[in-house]
Amino acid sequence: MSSSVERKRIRKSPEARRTEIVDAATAVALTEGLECVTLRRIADDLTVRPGLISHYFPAVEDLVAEAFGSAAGRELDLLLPAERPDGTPTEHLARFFARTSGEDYDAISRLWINARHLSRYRPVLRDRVTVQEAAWRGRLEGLLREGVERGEFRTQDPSVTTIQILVVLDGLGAHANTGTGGHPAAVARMAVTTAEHALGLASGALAPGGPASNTPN
Amino acid sequence: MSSSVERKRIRKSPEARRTEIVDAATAVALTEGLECVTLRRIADDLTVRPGLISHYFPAVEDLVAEAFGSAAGRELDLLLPAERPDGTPTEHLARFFARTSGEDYDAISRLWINARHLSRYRPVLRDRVTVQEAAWRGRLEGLLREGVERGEFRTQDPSVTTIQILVVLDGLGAHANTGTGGHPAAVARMAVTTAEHALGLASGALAPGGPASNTPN
DNA sequence: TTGCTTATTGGTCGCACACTCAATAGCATC
DNA sequence: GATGCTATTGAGTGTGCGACCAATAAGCAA
Repeated sequence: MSSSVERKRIRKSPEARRTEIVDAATAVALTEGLECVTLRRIADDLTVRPGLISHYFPAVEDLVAEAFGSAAGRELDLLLPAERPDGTPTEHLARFFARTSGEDYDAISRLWINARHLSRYRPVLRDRVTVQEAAWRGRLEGLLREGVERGEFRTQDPSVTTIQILVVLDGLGAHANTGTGGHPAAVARMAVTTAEHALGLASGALAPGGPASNTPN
Repeated sequence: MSSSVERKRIRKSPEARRTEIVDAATAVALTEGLECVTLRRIADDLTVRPGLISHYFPAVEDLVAEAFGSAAGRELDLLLPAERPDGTPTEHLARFFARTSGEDYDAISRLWINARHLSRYRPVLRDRVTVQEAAWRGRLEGLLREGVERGEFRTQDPSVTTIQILVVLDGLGAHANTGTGGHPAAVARMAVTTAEHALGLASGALAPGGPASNTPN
């Protein structure tokens, strides 16, 4: 029973090791926050020496940015898949709101707050945040435009409507770290209400249960 | 010309020194962020030894929370004075939006993002944030209720409307650290629009220039 | 003027961080 | 099985942080 203080080295291909590092960093970023993405923390997670992390990311800031980009990008793919083989724009948008209203989404809200704040001090991260904001905006705007084309949505300016929806979502997410309980229903449904109103939809058209559960106000 | 490495001690009353420290911390929090409120930083600003700050705030976290509370409280007094000797609720609300839309307000948006994020790790700060959120909500709700009483505003639930307005404001402020340029007008005016809609006011009633500058959409 | 209270100092400790670099040892290739 | 490339280690540097505490002196009161 050699109490292994000395571990056998495991030598991996740069690509494999790199993605391994980024994945670990992404997990830490999501669960504990971007400031916990440190050389030692990630190295410990991978049972590896800190120097190795430095080898792949000479500046930690780059790894932090990568972790954020990875997490945000992955979530966006869940929320609004690039390919939408089945389902109408209305259905996709309803699913989008269902997910952004779920409790699991709190972790993502926290991540965005985290990233937006840290952007103040870390230029590389700031750039990544800007990129992701554009990606989220673009993906949602694409969905809205398709809905307009198909005659499901009605809005003068899809790009403005997109931002309006995202602003409300950001506002609702702002309290992810401090919010004691939930908001009143009328507040929790703000994003959906805003979208329905801006897209000329009937009240309840984007609600979780579908148009059936039309609870006015 | 004694290059004073050794400074003469200046002994102040605990109250005076304490407020001096809090004021310095508040200034740092507003300009550089809450994580820059450190023993050494504040001590340097006051040309005093770090130990002295520790003497008044044995745990730095308390000073950080105090700095946030001080900054947020002061801003709230500017936005929505507790005493409103003159002016109608409509006028006060219009002024509120004028200020929250101004560029100076970016520093406050940054502070809120900062505090909400840091709340994740610092319980004392989290409590302070909760207190301030309640204060802001309370003050705005008071104004809305008065407007309703006077027949200027019309809303079923002033407390819900209050939160809705604040959510939009938070959403707009979320990008204070990353926002490249300004939003399109329809987005920038979202808070005002939301309020006008929720309070049964004519479009433009709360706009910066007053009801005259009624620019539809 | 003397004495006393206590605000203030100076120094120190331990910790966590990013970053650097020569030495080491997997492992693919021959 | 030997060889060479390079992924990985180990050890160390310097910085900034919060916290702690005995010694000092400012300024008030007697």
